[in-house]
Formats: sequence, C-alpha cells, structure tokens
Amino acid sequence: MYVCGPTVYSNVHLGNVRTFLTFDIVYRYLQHLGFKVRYVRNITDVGHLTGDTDDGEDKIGKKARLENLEPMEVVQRYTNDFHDVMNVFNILRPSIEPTATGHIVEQIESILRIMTNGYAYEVNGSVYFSVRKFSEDHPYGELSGRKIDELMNNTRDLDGQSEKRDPLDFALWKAADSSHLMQWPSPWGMGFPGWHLECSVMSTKYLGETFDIHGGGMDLKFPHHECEIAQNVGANGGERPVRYWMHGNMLTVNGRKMAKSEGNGFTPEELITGNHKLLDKGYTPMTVRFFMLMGHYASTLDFSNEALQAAEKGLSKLEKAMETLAGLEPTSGEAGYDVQAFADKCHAAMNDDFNTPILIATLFDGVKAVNGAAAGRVALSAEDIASLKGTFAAFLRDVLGLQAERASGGSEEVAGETEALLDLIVDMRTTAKANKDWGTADKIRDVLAAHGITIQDGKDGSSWTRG
RNA sequence: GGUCCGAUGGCCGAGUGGCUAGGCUCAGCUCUGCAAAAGCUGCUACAGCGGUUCGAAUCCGCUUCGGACCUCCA
Repeated sequence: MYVCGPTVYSNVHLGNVRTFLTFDIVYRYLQHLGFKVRYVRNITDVGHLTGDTDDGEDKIGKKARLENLEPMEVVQRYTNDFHDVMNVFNILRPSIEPTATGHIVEQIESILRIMTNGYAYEVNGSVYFSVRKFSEDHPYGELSGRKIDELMNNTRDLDGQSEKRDPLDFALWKAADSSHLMQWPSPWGMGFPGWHLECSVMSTKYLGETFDIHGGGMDLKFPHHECEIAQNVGANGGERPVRYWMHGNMLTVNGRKMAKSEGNGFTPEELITGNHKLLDKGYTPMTVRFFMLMGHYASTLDFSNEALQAAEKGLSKLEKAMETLAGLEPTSGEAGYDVQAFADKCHAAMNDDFNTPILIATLFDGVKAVNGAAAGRVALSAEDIASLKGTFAAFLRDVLGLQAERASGGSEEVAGETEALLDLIVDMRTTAKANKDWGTADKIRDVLAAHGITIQDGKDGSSWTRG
C-alpha cells in the first residue's frame, strides 16, 4: 500500500490527520486479517511548487528563504512535527517512509525512460510530460473521470507565458537558476524534480510496477494521482499500475473544506488545549480519533463542538464498558448474548469498505451486553466473557487504534500512592454514608469532582474513576 | 464556465428497493439519601415536486440549496 504523505513545509492540521488516520485503519485492519502489509508513505521534501506557473517557487525553498534556514532544517522541523502528531493520535508508522530528495537518481532515470518512450520533451533545461502525446496511446483522466478535450477547453490561465507546449503538460524536471536553494545536477542541467514524479518513482521502487492499494486525500485525485498513473505507464508500460485507489474525504468546518488557505484549520495542539476561537474546550487525541471514525472515510465529515462532545461521551461509555468487562464474573442463566454473532458483525462492518461507523454501532451493542451482564440481566459464561474481551481488544484497540487514555503526569509509584489515597477517601465516605452523614459524603464527592475524580455509588459499594 | 458529489430526526452520522443503524442532546420513568452510572420510553427523520414499482430515504427526471475538483492542497 502506498499513501501520499505530507509536504513538510508547515505544521499539519486536523484535515491532514484525517487522511492518515483513514489509512491507518486500512493498515491496521489488513494486518488484523493476517495480511503482511508493506505500507509506504512518503515525505515530500522537494519539488512541491506554490503554483503551476513557471515562476512557481518550491514550497520548502520558499519557507527556507523566508525564515533564513537551510531547506533541510525546514524539512527536519516539520517532519518531526508530523511524526509527533502521528504519535499523539496513535497512528502507526509505515513500513517505509521514503523522501523525494533521497530518490533524485531514480527520478532522473524515470524521466529518461519516459523521454525514450516519447512522452516527454525538454525546454530550456526543464522536462515536461506531454499529456496530449500520452493520451494518443493510453487513457488519461480515467481515474478522475475527466476528458482531455474538456480539460483543454477549461484551462484557467491562458496567458501564453508558459514554455510548456500544452497547458495540460506537467513538469517532470524543473531547471533551477543559481538563486534556488535546492538543486541537483541532471542530464538537462541543474534543477529539481517535479512534484508528481516522486510518488510514481517511490511506489514503483518499493512496491513494484503494479501494486494493490494507493491512497491519499480526495483533493489529490486530480491532477496528482492522474499524473502518477501517466508517469508510471509512460515509464514502465502497462495500463493500470494501481489495483485499488482509495481517497479519503475532506474534514470540513461549517461545511467548508479545512485548508490552510481558508484559515479555518486547527492544529492538533489547538484542539487538545482548546485554545482556538471556534473551540469551547480541549479534547483528548483519542476523542478526536473516535470522532473522525464515527464518519465513513469516503464522506465529508463536519467538525463541530457538539460532534466532538458527543464523541467524548460515546468514547467514555466504551471505555467504561471495557473496565466493566475486565472485572466481569461468569454467570449462568437464560438470557445470554451471542458473542460469536457480535464478533462476526464487527468483521462484516470492516469488510464492507472499512465501515467504521457501523463497527462502532456494533461495539455499542456489545456494550449493552456487558452492562447488562454487570447488572445481572444478561448471563455470560467464562467463554463468552473471554470472547467479548478478545473482540473488544481486537476492534477497539487494535483495529480502531483507540488506546486507553492515560492519567496525565506522575510516575507509576506516585499513581499507586494516589490510588491508595483515593481508595481510603472513598472508604471514609462510605462510612459517612453509613452514618447518614450526607454533608460529609457530598463534600467529599464534590471536592473530588472538582479534581476530575468521579465517584459512583453502586449497590456493591462506591468506586472512583478519573475524567 | 466545465466535471463530479452531496442534501437523513434537536445535533453528528450510517444505510441503496420491503426488516430498530448507532452516538449525543432534551423530557419522563426505574434504581438511588441526593447525584452519577446503568436501563426503559418518547422527541412521529429521510430537501421539494413528479415518475417507475405491489412497495422508494434508496431507482429515474426536474427544481432549490450546499460542497469538491478544474491552480497548491490530505
């Protein structure tokens, strides 16, 4: 599986996170099913232009110039940021994370093959892919459902400044003047590779000329992925280098795509701290992850405080059920629960195009059974409980990647002491309750609540939980 | 302007011809010293109009509104 990774010239925002989360789920589920997955996700560290015009500047080069940094300092900074964010959201690392600058040689070789096949031409030290020529021999626009003639008629900028023969052509190699911070020698002089090329070259190198899954954001479908196909076919022949294309849909804010240019993006940090004008409060990374998984990856997902709060409550319900399940004792009786059907439904949900909303709905069905068992309404055998534990662990933890939130701060010893103290306090409150000293009992509960500790009175005594 | 997609209850969001999605919210009830948690019940959802069909949220047409892409975007 190949997924288009980030261009590391600025901090990632939540919209970016959604896409990588989508493919994290694919990766996790395929592994759960027992597939050996080679997951390649690139880092774009050169070649991504700020525009498609000939004076378009390299995004990383521009950032480096503006901040007076080495381009590789920019790359390192935002690559680190990207990795940090992926870790925060519990998104697994890919098997291979190649960079564009690490594959300049392969890119030049690929360009030479495309030129040999007659689909590219050189102008003033730059090399362009000829879409018109390519389309005479192969389909172009198949993936995004576009037709060459329509594209020709609807090209926006028609000013004749371009050295391209055709507005649809795209750069494989761009000549660089001495002011460019990033440039490499090539058969056509000093320059740097075009953006689309790196993905073609790296996917082919690590996954072969034909591979199973190619993912990326919906906004990359055209032209990026269309160009990738053309380059692969133009260099290696064949017709369809990718068996399955998967596109994650956009995260929207007030119905509009979250994008840097719209100024409506949240950084993960702003979301967690709640430090943003559109946010009522902060949310934990797992709440955000759960929120995103409540929608199907192919649908747009609208961001809102209400939706985040719903996710927070829902996830909490699941987590509580996990705790309940851990301490559940086997019972015998009539009203049982079909744990096998439950597991089967979980698989069926994911088998249907990674339908995480259905999976979550199914998990809530399991929650009902767990709570029912805890209340003595549902009878579960030891085998049933073991099965439920296995299914929840597999789907909630492994597939959905929702890990238990850890109490913040403190070493394990301190945490242990805190727990002992809390147990003592709750015990004292139970004594107060037994003496009908409601004032003391309520005061203890209120003060602990102010510190994020919730006390619950059950029929078998009181217990406390964080958060 | 072109291409494509979408419109589901108070909110989010699944579902593609007949069967309760689910979560959250709100109200009532059970339990409880009071809460919380858990449970039960309800808030009579499928943008509008027409068509196909025994039957349409689901298929077809039109209308209205929204979005994405066509330029860099996850």
